[in-house]
Amino acid sequence: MAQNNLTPGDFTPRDHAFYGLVWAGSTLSARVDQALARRHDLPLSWFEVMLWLRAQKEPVAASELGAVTLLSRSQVSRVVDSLQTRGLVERIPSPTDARSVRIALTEAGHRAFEEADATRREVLAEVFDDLLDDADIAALAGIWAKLKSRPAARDRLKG
Amino acid sequence: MAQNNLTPGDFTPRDHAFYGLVWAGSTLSARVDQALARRHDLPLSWFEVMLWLRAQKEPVAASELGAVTLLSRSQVSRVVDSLQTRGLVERIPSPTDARSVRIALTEAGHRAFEEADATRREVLAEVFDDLLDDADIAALAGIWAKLKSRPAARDRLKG
DNA sequence: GAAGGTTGCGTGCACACGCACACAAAGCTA
DNA sequence: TAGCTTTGTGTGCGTGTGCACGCAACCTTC
Repeated sequence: MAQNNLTPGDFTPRDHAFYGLVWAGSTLSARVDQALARRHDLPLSWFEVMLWLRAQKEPVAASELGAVTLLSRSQVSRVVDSLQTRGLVERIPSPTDARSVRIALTEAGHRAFEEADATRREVLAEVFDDLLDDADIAALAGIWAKLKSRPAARDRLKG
Repeated sequence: MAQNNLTPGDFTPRDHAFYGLVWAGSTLSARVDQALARRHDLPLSWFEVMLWLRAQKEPVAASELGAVTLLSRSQVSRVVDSLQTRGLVERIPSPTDARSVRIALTEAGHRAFEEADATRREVLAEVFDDLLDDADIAALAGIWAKLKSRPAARDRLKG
């Protein structure tokens, strides 16, 4: 088994920030994903789509989901397929653009999301409680706001 | 195109911290991965293995790479295959345990890593410069250290 | 209205990943 | 030694993802 130190010794503070961000994000999402899959048979990618749909009063265009989530456009298309098969979302043709498809949660989708979201909060509590204080959480929120504001950090290739 | 606000309105600070970590980690790794792939034809997973190998003076057991990186054991096996095919690493049988395989960078591997690492630092500079200050970076390093310290946050399923 | 370019959505293909399993070698017990 | 368990490593298989492409609808210009 390895040494205690998880990082090479010649890391700069910026290197630590980068690797810590990637490592923490990956580990957290893996934990939530596994809990959602085990308890609700619901991948995190599905959950993320439902999260955005829930926050919107109006049906959301598929292109908007691709722009606003971590998912690529093709992945949005497939995730919506799966959610629709389970009756959790519905596709609504746009009244003004015959190409555009708007997506909305069904009643069953709202219920499934609430159950899954409780699991997500539970997992987060396990990891965060007694570990990160309010100052840490505030710092993370501030850093995220800064990164979001820079287009170079937001643009990703979508397919 | 979406609204300015990238998050639902009913997010708690903890939700922001979680989503920000996942989002920032995913976006950062995607940017670095794309730059490495485009300029050096080197996936980020390969780079991560080389990063750990470079920091060690002695050859590293494959199991240690699986424990210390974000990669699963099976993925380590395959990545080492690929790196070996390109002559960037070599497998060295352990003198004390005939099951164990120790892995080390070749001379070409050291050179390839240095070139790729320059690209990584360059991408990081694009994203971080004039955006995150020293306090932010220090905060991230501290938060990462806390998360690492908790086994529940570290354990991942490996295959 | 016709032609050319753009946008929105979906899909075939290749690839990477995790899981379960197989196998060999080591350790442990009698 | 024999037999069982544990550990280190590698691989077949199924699944999910991104990329490149296709198609249809929209928009602009003439």
